Amino acid sequence: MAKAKAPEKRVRILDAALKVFAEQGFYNARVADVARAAGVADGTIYLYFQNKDDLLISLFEERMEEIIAALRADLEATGGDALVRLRRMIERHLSMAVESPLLAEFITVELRQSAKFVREYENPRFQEYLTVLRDLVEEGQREGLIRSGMDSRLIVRAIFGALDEVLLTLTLASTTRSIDFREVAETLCDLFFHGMASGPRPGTMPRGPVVAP
Amino acid sequence: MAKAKAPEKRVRILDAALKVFAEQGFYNARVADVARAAGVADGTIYLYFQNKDDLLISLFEERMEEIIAALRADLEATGGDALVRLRRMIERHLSMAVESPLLAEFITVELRQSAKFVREYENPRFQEYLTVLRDLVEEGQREGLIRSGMDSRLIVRAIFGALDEVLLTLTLASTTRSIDFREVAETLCDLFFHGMASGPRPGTMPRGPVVAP
DNA sequence: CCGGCGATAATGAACCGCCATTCAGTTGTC
DNA sequence: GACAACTGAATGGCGGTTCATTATCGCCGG
Repeated sequence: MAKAKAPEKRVRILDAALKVFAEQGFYNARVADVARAAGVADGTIYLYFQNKDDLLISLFEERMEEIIAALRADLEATGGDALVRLRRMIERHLSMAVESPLLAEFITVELRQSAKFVREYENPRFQEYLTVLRDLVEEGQREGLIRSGMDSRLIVRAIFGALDEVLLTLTLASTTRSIDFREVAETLCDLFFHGMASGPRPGTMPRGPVVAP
Repeated sequence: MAKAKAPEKRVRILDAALKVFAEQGFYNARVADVARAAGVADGTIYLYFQNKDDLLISLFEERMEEIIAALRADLEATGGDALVRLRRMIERHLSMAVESPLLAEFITVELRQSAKFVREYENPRFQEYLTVLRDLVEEGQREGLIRSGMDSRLIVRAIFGALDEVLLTLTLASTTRSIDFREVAETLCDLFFHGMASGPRPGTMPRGPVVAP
């Protein structure tokens, strides 16, 4: 329980943790490494966080909160129909590779581990991120822009997975060459919206024998 | 380098490692846990593997080799055009959630970590898996079934990411309810091939000012 | 203003449990 | 009896965490 009023050091520690965890991975990183990077004594970290796990989770929570808040505000400001905002969201996601590579690396690499092994931690922020995406898809379905037959939760997982993997690739590659995430976003939108098949979609009419509504 | 001629125990150890790593994660698993699960003394593991990392990598390599070999054989036997075989590959990938949940969990969760932090390990098997996918996509492009404008490497990453994420979801969920991966595969194929947008694709004709051929 | 006092924040050396790895000894085999 | 396979208790060191000590700060009486 970090009830202290001093905010300064807490922030330094979180920033340092992001850097260290992104570079070395959570399990390979020593608490002492984070302390050194933050310019703080080892023990100080335990004034603000219960233990190493708590540091990881706090970092996750806070960064995700920021990301989600900024995303929501941006989508609000963007306006337009669901597809326009979906495209915007995709661009934002991929832009992390350029805007904040450390954060991108941290999230793409540590997300699964933490979700799975720091049990008793439901990872509500990640769920929330998915929900933003899902709301967009379902809004698109209501507006008739997106086919209604497709399970929105599945679609959302697929889109997120694709984005996450591509972001990881971009991040790892960006140390080498500079990349144009906008072009990448463009291609992915094209894929998600219209598919990769040549020619028109066969049988656009409602599927035959589904269970009667 | 495990030069021993006894195969029996090596296999038992690898099976045990898969189980333990899948359940606890590599970093949380103790070598002693693997030994116990294999019905073997701690030290025996070091007769077959250099160290814990080597055990992880060997497990990865061998399982991926099996997966890829089986996949290649299946695709060969399946025949049909690129899209048919691509669909087949997608089904196979997702079927892991049901056929071998431990393997699915191990791969979806440990892949990124190992790829990134067991450096000096290029992860050639993973690359190979992606290559199978890529060959299918490019064949489809050559046959005119898949739009040629799209960067095959990007498409492949996106598809793999989507599959991986969905497989993870299925795997975690399958402990709770039984799932129908075929239906899921169907939806994903539909998404990849035709997109989620309602109505026809705008401007199906070749893009305007490309560089003259 | 000063200086001293309690409280709070910060330090970092030492502690201690954990676990990967080893190796002297045991078992089994031909 | 020699050789190889195997064992599992012992080891070593690594690193998360603690806590006695020190520094810093806010405050107030003189």
